[in-house]
Amino acid sequence: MSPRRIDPNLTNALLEAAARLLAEEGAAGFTTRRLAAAVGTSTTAVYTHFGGMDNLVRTLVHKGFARLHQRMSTVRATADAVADVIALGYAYRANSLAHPQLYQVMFGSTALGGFALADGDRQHGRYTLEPLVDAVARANAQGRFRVGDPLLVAQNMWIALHGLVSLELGGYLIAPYGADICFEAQLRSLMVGAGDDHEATDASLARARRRRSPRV
Amino acid sequence: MSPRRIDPNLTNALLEAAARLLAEEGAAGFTTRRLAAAVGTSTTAVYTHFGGMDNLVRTLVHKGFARLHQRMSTVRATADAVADVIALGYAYRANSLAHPQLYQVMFGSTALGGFALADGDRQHGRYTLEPLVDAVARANAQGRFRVGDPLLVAQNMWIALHGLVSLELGGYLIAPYGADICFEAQLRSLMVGAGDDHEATDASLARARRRRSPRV
DNA sequence: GTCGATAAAGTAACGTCGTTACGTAACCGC
DNA sequence: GCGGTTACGTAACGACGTTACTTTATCGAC
Repeated sequence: MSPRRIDPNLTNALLEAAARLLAEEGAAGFTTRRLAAAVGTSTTAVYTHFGGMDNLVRTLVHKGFARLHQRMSTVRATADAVADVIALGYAYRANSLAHPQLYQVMFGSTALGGFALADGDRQHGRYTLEPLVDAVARANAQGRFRVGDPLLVAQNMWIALHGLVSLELGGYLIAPYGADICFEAQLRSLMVGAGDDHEATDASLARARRRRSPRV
Repeated sequence: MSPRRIDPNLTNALLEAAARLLAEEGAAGFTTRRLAAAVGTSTTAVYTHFGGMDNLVRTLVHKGFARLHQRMSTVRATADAVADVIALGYAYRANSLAHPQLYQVMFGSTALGGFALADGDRQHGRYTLEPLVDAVARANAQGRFRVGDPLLVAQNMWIALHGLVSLELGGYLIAPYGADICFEAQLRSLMVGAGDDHEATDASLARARRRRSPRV
């Protein structure tokens, strides 16, 4: 009376193939059959390992949030908290552009294989804000920002960043004001809107730009 | 040698049923077969009238942009250009919330029946900005804003608004800082970020709120 | 008013999709 | 090694978008 066990290698292979399939083929080519063919198994494996295509996608989304959180956490706190906020903005956009298809699934933009975000999934987006909330609070303490609740301000910055990335991925931001220009202008507006003055913002922006990780 | 002509009534019936189907059932229930059943015809009618499901959706998207443009154009220019900008923000959000499913299709969030936005479709989003660009330019002339190019600033406001509406429709903005609170806070930040001072922004915000159309 | 050409609209099929009942065979505890 | 449990493969089902093929409605020429 001892059952056969699930093969963890197959679970990982499915996840990796799914991530690759989504990144390379997009949501259109993301089908159960193609996924099974890619790992050399049958479509039923998706059900024994994940209980359905939507749960597999849910796992991908959770991993995406974890990676975003990790990427944001690599931004170290410095003496210039506004530069930290800007650096977090750079990190957010860089991570999104590195995984555009997954980003659109994570934020409800793209429906993927009947996958619909549950309330619990959306909450994963919230702890990602922690580093940003912290940086905003420090900028407040340093007298650069003049805001009430750092959480509210951080959330609004996130909203604006998401708007930019979302429209950039959708191809809506074109010449003469492409995504790069809009992004820089938006960062400036966000800092000034939070209470910083123009000169200090420009200095912090230059400082944050120097910190940017060289790889895109 | 005289052919049979297309029935315009059927074309309109398809469009209206498609809009209703999308609004009521969402993208999941939006299928060729259900659409045909709703208007009491067969699925081939979609092909003779539109050449495919994607072109029908494209027509819906174009109508959505036209309606958004019209809605934005109803915001009249007043002596308080900042209040006009805020009123345009209200109008944008109100229109989006009135047609949430269509909004997500218009801005590339939701893939609908194999429909993919073409470059030309995305350009429809640009002339929608015209009233906003005008209001920003007037706020600049009134000394309320201190911005370079009104188009760039208007575009950034649009980006932030889209981020808010997008996350609101996705259900990401919840207590304690729900969509309403974030929206107000974001409007303030945008005005201040564009050069206005806090007191003047609050006055314009109150003025714009009074102008809001009573219906949601 | 009748007829014929032309195309709109209906029928039915094809291939693909997600999902699932069923059969098989691999695994672990004894 | 044996037996029970279950992962996995096979094959099917219903629904999807799309399309050859058929039918039928329509309008101009006479």
